[in-house]
Amino acid sequence: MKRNVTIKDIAKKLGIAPSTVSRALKGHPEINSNTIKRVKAKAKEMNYHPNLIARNFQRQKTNVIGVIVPEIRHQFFSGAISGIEEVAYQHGFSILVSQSNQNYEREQKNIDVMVSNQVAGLLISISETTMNKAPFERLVDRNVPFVFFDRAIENMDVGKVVADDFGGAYEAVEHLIKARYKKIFYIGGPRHLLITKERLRGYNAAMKDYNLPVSSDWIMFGGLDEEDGVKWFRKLMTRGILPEAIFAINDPVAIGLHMKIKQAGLRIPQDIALIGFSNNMITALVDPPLTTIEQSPSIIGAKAAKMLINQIENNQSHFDHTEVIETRLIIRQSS
Amino acid sequence: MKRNVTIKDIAKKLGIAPSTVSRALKGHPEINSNTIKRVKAKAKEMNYHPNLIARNFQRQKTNVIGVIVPEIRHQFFSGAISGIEEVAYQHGFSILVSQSNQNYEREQKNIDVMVSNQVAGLLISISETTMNKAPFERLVDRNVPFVFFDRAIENMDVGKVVADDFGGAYEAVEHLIKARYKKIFYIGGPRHLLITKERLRGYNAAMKDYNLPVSSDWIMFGGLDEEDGVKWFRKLMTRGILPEAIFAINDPVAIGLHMKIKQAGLRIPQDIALIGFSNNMITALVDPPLTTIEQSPSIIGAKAAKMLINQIENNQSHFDHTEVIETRLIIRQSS
DNA sequence: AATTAGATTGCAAACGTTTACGAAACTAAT
DNA sequence: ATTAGTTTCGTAAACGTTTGCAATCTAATT
Repeated sequence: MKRNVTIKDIAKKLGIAPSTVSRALKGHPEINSNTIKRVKAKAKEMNYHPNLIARNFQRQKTNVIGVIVPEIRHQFFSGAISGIEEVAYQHGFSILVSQSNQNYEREQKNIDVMVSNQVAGLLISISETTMNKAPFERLVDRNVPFVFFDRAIENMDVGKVVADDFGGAYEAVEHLIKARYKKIFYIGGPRHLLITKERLRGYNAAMKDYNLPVSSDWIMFGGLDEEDGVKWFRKLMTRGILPEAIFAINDPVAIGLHMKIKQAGLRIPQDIALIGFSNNMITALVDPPLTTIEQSPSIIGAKAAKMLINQIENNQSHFDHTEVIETRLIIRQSS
Repeated sequence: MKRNVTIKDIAKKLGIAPSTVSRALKGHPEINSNTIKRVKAKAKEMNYHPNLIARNFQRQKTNVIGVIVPEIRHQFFSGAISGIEEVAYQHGFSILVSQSNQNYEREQKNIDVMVSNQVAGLLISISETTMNKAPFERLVDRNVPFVFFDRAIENMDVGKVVADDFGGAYEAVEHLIKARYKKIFYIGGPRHLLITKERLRGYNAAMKDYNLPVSSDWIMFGGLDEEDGVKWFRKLMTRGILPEAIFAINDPVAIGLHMKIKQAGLRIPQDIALIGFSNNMITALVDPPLTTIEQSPSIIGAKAAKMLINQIENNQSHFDHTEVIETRLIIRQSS
């Protein structure tokens, strides 16, 4: 097994000390410019590559940022990861990526592995099932910088980058109201999720501002996937209370509803109007195209990465700052 | 700045040697089971976390796999990354992800950073602009295990996991032929890309096997994006030679064509039939839905990860083996 | 009581790099 | 020719962990 060439090897060949080589390689000012040249030439000749893990070990710090998401393949997250990678690259960081598959234990284990790997910081989007604040407080104690993006633990005074769920929801519902819908339902996600609560808050605020009554029957909580939309429509049908319009927690749920509504022979938006959340690609392509709310994943990712890198570079392991990324209502034919 | 607790700290507190602590922590058989208990208890009490970078440094090896893709956000690659992460996780590896944005220099720089980070191996899907074999041969020289997935350098005897481009293309064209189309065009990607060539080979083979003539006018090379499909249709119109059917290099190109064909007032599949490649989600949703070829991204990723891990664990830095993942023709209304 | 085998633990070096400190070599001024 | 100052380089320790080998201890055998 060939050994990699090290700084010592170069030093030996040149008859100088390893420390000189080390300094020369990074153009240290108090090394003779001639030796610098010789060293660099020799390094190239010998095909030297620095052993970053040795360097990081001695610095006790890496140039790696850990990224924790529920599921890599989901459009929002892959977009966010892309934005993160872009910013990280520009600042000389690499990214370590893992997915929790919405499993709390796995999420925590992944975080642990990353911290043990001495990542410079973490970007975390928590899983659906994560409610426990304690492990994140432990991260704060251990001085591991991190910022939440998209999905955050509530009531923690740390960095966060989130979409403007409240504003987006408000705008969507307002749009429905102005289109003369009155009986507007809110189909939310899991009760404890911040996005569920925030979007509900937006819904309620809009309804209230326009003096529209809201029945508690109109508000429901469930899952985040297409099948959940399907289930909800079935339940609505058996319950026999049909809305004039539905504001759904996200696009998959809206798409599930969309399919079922059409299958039931109802027209969108004449019988039931529909709005989703996220501007997944699919929403532009269904018939009729779905009105939805754009929240740019790569921008959220990029901003979160910037915030984290800022913390890292200023040695502030944490500071309480929430950045809210504006959403944009995209009006299509479903409303 | 709080220092992390180390093995030495535990040793000191317990009045034993660091080496004993190290061994105890991993349940070494020749350590008294009683000391093991004491050590483990103390470690938990002191909130000890192993410093993986120190361990990896001393082993001169990490449990990290580097993943290089052209663009993270593209559905195929995010799916592949997800499959990779899954397998990696099961084998105790983490993944370092970077994107080249189809830029050769950036790709190479990323590879370099990862190698310097002493990754255990690399999973590489090369960028569109990568044609140079040399840097990969250098990786072989340096004993860095890697396997290509999806997009590989040609004529290199290393591990590869690719979709069955030939078979998929053959099946697609055969399907068109059986549906009585004769004047079938092939709209390819960049000329040098392996997928372009392989799919063309499938096209030619099918045409030949069914004794259909092929004009060189019917075969064209270009880009991989939607806009390229758009451009091609314009060119076809100005050239005035219209196909009965088109087999496009991938879904985006097919979708571009799809849009333009409809805008031109032509009917799909009556006037022009159309087949794409990849089974992007969008293909199921356009009207009419697009016939396409499924190549499961997560399976390709997972297989590539398994192959790489196998190489890593057997200390075979390279072996020449190509795994071809079967494709599946998904027949929809566009053909 | 002396020897030995086996079980358990400690010593010390090593992995490649960085860096504080000091030594040497050179320059220029006296 | 001496000194002071400057430039350039070398020495050695450190980062946290693992591991080959030596050392100690226990208990069993002679």
